[in-house]
Amino acid sequence: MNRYESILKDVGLKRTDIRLRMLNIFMNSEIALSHHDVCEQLGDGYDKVTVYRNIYTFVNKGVLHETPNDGRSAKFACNLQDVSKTGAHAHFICEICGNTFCLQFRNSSELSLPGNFKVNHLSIVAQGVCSECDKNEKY
Amino acid sequence: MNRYESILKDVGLKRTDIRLRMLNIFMNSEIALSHHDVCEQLGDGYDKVTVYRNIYTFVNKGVLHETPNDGRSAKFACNLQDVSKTGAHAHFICEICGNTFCLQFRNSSELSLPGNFKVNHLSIVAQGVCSECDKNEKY
DNA sequence: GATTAGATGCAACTAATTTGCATTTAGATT
DNA sequence: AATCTAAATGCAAATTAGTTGCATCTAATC
Ligand SMILES: [Mn+2]
Ligand SMILES: [Mn+2]
Ligand SMILES: [Zn+2]
Ligand SMILES: [Zn+2]
Repeated sequence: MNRYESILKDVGLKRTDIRLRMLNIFMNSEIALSHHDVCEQLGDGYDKVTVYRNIYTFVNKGVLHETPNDGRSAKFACNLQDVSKTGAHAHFICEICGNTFCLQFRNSSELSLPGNFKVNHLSIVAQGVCSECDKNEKY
Repeated sequence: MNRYESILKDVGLKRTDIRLRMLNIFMNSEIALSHHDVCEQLGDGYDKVTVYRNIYTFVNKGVLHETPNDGRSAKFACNLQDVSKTGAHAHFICEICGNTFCLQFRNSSELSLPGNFKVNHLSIVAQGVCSECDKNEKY
């Protein structure tokens, strides 16, 4: 039983080809992926509705999380070992390529907000230029 | 010349009925509004495409800003006097009603991130329960 | 009042996501 | 190993969000 098979077993989901492939895609991506991105990487022969359903199944099971996003479509990324499981990590969105990165940076959850807001979860989103885009920028 | 008329004049946009109404709607809303929300408040007789175009016109002119959002559609809110103009303010998203609130809370822009990220802009998004939803919660 | 850049309205389009339902299959049970 | 069934998949169709093109209209300037 490989890494992906045991994730599926752990969260109580059936072992299917598309799920193994989706896990492989997400676990090897440095950036958060949209539904469209995943379909592209899967190639032909997989149903887009099944991909949607599995993304949300994974989110519900705590395998993936939805990231803050630029643009119009939702993006998702793996929940990594320690940091992401809690959800309490920062994100970086590149203003040039639009890629979203999960950062190994814990949000300090101490923040007193004005008003009667009960804060459960704090997220920090940084925007700027990723290293790849910084390299390619023209002067 | 009223408040809304002078905003339009200031940013160099023509005074039209739908724009005045849109400004009125945004300026009197405590929460960020989606295109759909705005259309609903406008009622019949206004074209949805014109609403889209005016939202983005206002964003470009610095009258509105797009907020981080839950869910699938973009949300927008007024740029308030001091704080929001810089963009450097925090947001609160209610996990129950889904409403997004702009907070009068400046983000500290001091944050050193791991990796080679050039940070231009930092945003803090808090999630939790808004006061309205807190009131109505069943125990 | 005439001019015109900018604004609006309508129709048609694309993209993103959801729903319903019939069929298939993984994994448990016998 | 054959049987069973809840869960998963695939296809089609619907819905929702946002965009584009173009003809018409009008606010602001002269
Ligand atoms: Mn993340
Ligand atoms: Mn805001
Ligand atoms: Zn980039
Ligand atoms: Zn709420």
